[in-house]
Amino acid sequence: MKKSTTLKNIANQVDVSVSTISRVLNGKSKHYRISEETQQLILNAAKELNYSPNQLARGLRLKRTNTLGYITPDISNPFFSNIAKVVEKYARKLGYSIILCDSEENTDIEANSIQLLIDRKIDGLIISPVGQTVDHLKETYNRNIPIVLIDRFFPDFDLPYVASDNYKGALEATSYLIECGHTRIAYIQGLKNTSPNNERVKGFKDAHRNFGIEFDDSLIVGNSFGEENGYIEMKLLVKRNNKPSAVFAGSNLISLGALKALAEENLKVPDDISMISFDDQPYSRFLATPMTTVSQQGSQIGQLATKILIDLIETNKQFEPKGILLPTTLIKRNSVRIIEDAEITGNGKANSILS
Amino acid sequence: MKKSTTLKNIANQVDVSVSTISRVLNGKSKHYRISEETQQLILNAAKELNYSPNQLARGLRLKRTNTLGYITPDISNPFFSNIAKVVEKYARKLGYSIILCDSEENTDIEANSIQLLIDRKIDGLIISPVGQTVDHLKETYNRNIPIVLIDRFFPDFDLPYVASDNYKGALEATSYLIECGHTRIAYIQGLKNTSPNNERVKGFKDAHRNFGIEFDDSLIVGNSFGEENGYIEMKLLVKRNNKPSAVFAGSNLISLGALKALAEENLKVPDDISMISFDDQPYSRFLATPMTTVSQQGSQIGQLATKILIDLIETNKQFEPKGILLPTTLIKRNSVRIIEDAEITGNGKANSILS
DNA sequence: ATGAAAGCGCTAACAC
DNA sequence: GTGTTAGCGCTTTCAT
Repeated sequence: MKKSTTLKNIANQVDVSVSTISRVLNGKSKHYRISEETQQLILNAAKELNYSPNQLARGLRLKRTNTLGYITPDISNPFFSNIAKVVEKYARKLGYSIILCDSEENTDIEANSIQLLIDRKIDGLIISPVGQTVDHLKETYNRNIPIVLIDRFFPDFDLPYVASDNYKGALEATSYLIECGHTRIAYIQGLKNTSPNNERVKGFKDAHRNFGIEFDDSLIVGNSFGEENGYIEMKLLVKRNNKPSAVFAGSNLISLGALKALAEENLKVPDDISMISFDDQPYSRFLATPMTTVSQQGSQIGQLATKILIDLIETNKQFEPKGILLPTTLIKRNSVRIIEDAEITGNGKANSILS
Repeated sequence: MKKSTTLKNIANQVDVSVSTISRVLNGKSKHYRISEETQQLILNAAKELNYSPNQLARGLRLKRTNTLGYITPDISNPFFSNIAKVVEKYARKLGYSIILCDSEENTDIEANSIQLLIDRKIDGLIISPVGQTVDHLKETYNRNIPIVLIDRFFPDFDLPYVASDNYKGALEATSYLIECGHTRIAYIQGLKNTSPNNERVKGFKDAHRNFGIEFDDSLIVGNSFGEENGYIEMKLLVKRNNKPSAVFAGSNLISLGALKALAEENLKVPDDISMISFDDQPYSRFLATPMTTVSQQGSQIGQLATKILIDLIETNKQFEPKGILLPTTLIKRNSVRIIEDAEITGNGKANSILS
């Protein structure tokens, strides 16, 4: 078994001290006016011995690891795995590695992960928090570890975040549904008391209000961004007496579950029921009924967050408390039935595109 | 800013040496017969000061970091993000963290990532290698860092791996196509010279051979597991003079790209062309034409690989060279047209299920 | 039953 | 221009 080369090994070969070697290898040759000759000797020996520094020792000494934590509630959700991809890529380009933690939408796991990352001395944290409580996040804050939130944030705790403008997204989508003549619309929500969910519910309600449509609180159902939730709630919705004519699914996974329920009940979109879903996915346009969706800019969100975090780290500011909201896009396809006698008011102010 | 508590801090508060504290906190109290009293003192102080060990220092000393590397060619591909999820989860349960690296199907990035992970002193590596060359993987091997391959392996270099039985999967799927009366079948392959691709192409060819069907080498096209490849190749395929009646897509992303091409050309599945795809996805059954797919056991692959790796680490074996092949399942849906005058021979030996 | 000291591999302050 | 030394926070051998 080959052991790693250390500075000491090089020092033995070339006859200089480890400090000089460290200096040369860290590009400080001119600053210390190290002779061309020793420089070459050292560089050659390092290459020959295939030296590369032990990052544990370096981190311990420097208090800097070039490592970021990324905590996500569900890495298998394409919305988050897309973000993970750009976070990793962008971080890598700037010299950082990523420790990945999946919180499974569980605050306890999330809190443990944060502690674990602190113990591993990450330089910064990117997190899509479960989002229902914030206390455990303050631990990084207390320790001066910069943090940037993705997707979910806390209105009453000032941490930098990058997210979609979920309020507008939901407002626009719901308005579109209403313009198409729907007045009895259900919303299958994600995890309650998280910012995206709160914002979306708010947009959903405000759209009704704008159009002067009363709505039934019992039509806001569910409590998870997962597929199961979509399945269960759709099952229940279609069995109601006064069933909705349209359903707004709060995430891509929810709509998948909802589709499964509809298949079982032999109900067709949009003839039997209209649908619209948050999160556009590559497959959305190829579904049996191409799905009208609210598209989020996942890649931009991830890249921006990473950029902000690394800036924070490298400028030694803990943070500039600011939130960034990226616009969503309503992509109209065929999953919403236009109810004939609807008065299309054109009040939806939708920046929609077709695809 | 709150600084982390160290053993020294505790030592100052309780009046004992750091060694004793380390012993107590590592559960070695009985072995060193440390008095109940000091034990309690130490435990209380540790809790009070909210101590948790610096893993950099610990790792440096112990030569053990409880950290695994996971290198994947594309974390945004649901096949891999599903694997990442179970790898992370299972590793976490056993006390390990994951450093995530995305190689972007690029051997140079992969090689850099491996070096980076070695420098970070990972205890073991799980990797879905790009797979075309193996040399840079030997570096972990040389350093006695256990490694387990996922999805792709090297027939001529003995590293443990967990993968699907891609040969049988492709054989079964192609046989099914042939049984349905197709004789002119294209295969849009993934990255050439990778084990899954080699195996699938072999299965594809052998199916033809088994049925005594000659086939046209020019019908094996493409060279990437990505969406773009599926798009481009399908575009070209349908414009050929003697175009295939069925297309076998080598991955979920390839089939998505192929679907895009067909949409542009206004061609319908299966009326104009039949399709079958590797990788079942939750949306596969909800597509305009529910897609017949070869389903892989992603979660099992990930969990098995993680278990094997951690066993290797904890038993100090470098590895037991063995490969595990998990069966695939052909899920028949509606994307394959049954050509009327086909003689269904039933020779496919398919363990297929319906969904 | 506990402490002192060495050392993991690195960098930087302080020599000269 | 380069070496010596200290120290990051931890575990462990060797003392007592």
